[in-house]
Amino acid sequence: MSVTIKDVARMANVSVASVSRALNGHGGVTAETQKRIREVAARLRYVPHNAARSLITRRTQTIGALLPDLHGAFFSELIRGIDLAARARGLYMLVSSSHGDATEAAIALRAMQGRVDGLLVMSPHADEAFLDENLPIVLPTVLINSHVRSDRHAALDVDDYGGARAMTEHLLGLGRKRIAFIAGPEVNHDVQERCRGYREALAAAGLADRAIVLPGDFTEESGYHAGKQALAMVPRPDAIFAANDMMAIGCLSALSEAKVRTPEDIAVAGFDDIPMARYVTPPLSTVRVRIAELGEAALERLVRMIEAPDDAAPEPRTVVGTELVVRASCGGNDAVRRRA
Amino acid sequence: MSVTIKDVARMANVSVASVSRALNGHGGVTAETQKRIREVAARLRYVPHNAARSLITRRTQTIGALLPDLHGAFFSELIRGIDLAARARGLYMLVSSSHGDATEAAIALRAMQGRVDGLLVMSPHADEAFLDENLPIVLPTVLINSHVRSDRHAALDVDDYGGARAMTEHLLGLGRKRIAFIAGPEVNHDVQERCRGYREALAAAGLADRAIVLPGDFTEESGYHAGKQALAMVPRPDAIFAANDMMAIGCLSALSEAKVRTPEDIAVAGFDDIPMARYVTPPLSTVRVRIAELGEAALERLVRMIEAPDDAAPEPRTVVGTELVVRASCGGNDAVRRRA
DNA sequence: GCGCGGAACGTAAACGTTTTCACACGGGCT
DNA sequence: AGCCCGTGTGAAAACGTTTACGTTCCGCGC
Repeated sequence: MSVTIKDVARMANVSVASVSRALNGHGGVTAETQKRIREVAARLRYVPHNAARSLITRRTQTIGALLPDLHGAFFSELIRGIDLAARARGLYMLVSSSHGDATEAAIALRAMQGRVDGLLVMSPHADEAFLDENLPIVLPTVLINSHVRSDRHAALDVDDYGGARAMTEHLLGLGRKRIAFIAGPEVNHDVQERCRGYREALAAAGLADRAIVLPGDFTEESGYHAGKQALAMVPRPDAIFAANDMMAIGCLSALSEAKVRTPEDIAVAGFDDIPMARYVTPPLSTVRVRIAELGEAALERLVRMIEAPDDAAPEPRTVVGTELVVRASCGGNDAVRRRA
Repeated sequence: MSVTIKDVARMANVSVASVSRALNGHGGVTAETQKRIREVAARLRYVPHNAARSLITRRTQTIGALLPDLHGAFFSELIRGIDLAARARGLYMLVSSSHGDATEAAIALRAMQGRVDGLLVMSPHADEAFLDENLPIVLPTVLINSHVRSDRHAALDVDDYGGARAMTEHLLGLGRKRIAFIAGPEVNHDVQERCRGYREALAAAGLADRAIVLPGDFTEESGYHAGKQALAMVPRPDAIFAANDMMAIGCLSALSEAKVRTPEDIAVAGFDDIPMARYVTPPLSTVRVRIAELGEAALERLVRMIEAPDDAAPEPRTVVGTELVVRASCGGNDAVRRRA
């Protein structure tokens, strides 16, 4: 059995209350006894039992992160951003991921109960009904990249629309007229926004009827297939904008296989700026999502909610910006353009 | 305030004991009352308070992961492997990373106290003294890729030595005679083992005095510089084996910049098999570390320790295998060879 | 000299569970 | 009929903290 506050109290000839006060620096203890208690505690290697502590303080110094998956660069970065910000505030992070269905997500949510001070939720299953059903009203929660449009919950999104629109406009600015878009999983909220950005940029250029949307599912293979499809079209597109980098990379393979030159014949662009994007040939133009920043922002928002529980005026839904990263694959001059 | 077990008991006209029994399925409750209690609990959206529960059960259903950093593909994969295995057992994961020094690591360790059933530790600060000082003896712990050679703690390592040796032997088998090795940070345990594998493979081929070790620090730039250095040597190496993929990629840039052909003039190989390795030109031969598997194995080992606390015979230190991934950059035929 | 206030410390309640123990009850056995 | 045992239930202790509330003691002002 582990050493408890009582052991320390006994060894130091004081009551448990004094030990608690001394160790937490709450005052009401002589400097002398405080010192003695501290020494005894150190000697006994006393470490307070956090479960007991948070049972009574109702604080856990921990935030929960509910994620759909842990695969890939995106989540890795997101977690990193969250952890960075959490660490700066002395908070810990309880992560739960890979829940295939809503039931699993619900179980995970319950398991967080009484273990976290707040929740960061990024889950495809987190629709409004699900949240109402499984979320205790009292637990501060921030939704990340959710399609839920409720203002009962705080939410934080990536500016998918703006990024996609900027990239499309950039391609148009380079003189490309027939720009195809490779979409991702239909249910995906990000994809929808990216597609909207693409369409509206075309519309603004008076090319609304020129939109070409090819199916995809975020994998390299689907990008490859979409590339083949694009090559078979007449007239052939002169640019391909993929909803994520992996598909863009697959598309590049299809083009190089067909001896079609990039960017001379067909420009290619992606979305995300995964580390690999810089190393493929030609280096991939893309829209950089500042994912770590997203995680940090989400955590900071959550902390604000935790500290001011009854903030009457919830902050508006916020978006974190993107950057246009221009490399060789689209034929522009290399550049990074930060967007709000 | 949140709804507690007492509220459920009151509403269902039973004692809290019965509620506990009914909800945990411990028996000793009529099917009928059990049903009634369950209904009331559901209606009230009762969720047990985990801190209270684990205070008395002394189980948290959570394992802690102490990591040095969250950056890069390695940790992303590791976390993913851990999470996968944890999830399969209904365990949660409390992660703590980015502690710059031993003090921070110690604080993190204390914070885990009473919140986790076991610990996965992968930290440069985790030397033996540190562990003795900060680890309560009772807490099951598995060390990952640690240089600590104590058998007081369970440990799990990547077979850096075997992987490096296999790659070196492969290069030798392809007829390369002057193989240079780009090292990583000196303090790094993995690097030392990889270097040892390289040296011993050479020694076994009677080429012990042909070892060429260039400095590096795991970054792309350091690989680039090492590449330059190698090019300046006379006689020039006919193969370069980098201690990780990023350096190998930097090295590739240096070679292509100097119009040196890979693999014809100089073969190149890396270590890790990061996703990018497949996409650089030429595709990089490398040693694949099954990181997710490492995470899973570590967790499974930890679970075994938790379930059998006083296992007199601690299992021997285990290693997880590597795979030789042969791609174009070393001039062999594409292949993946799994090694124990 | 007496009361009063504050500082230092102790006692005990509280947090929300699980679990041990005791109790009541009914039915099958001798 | 009496006994015993199993089964369902409740009361209460326990887990390790924090903190509200007492108590003691000392110094100070009147």
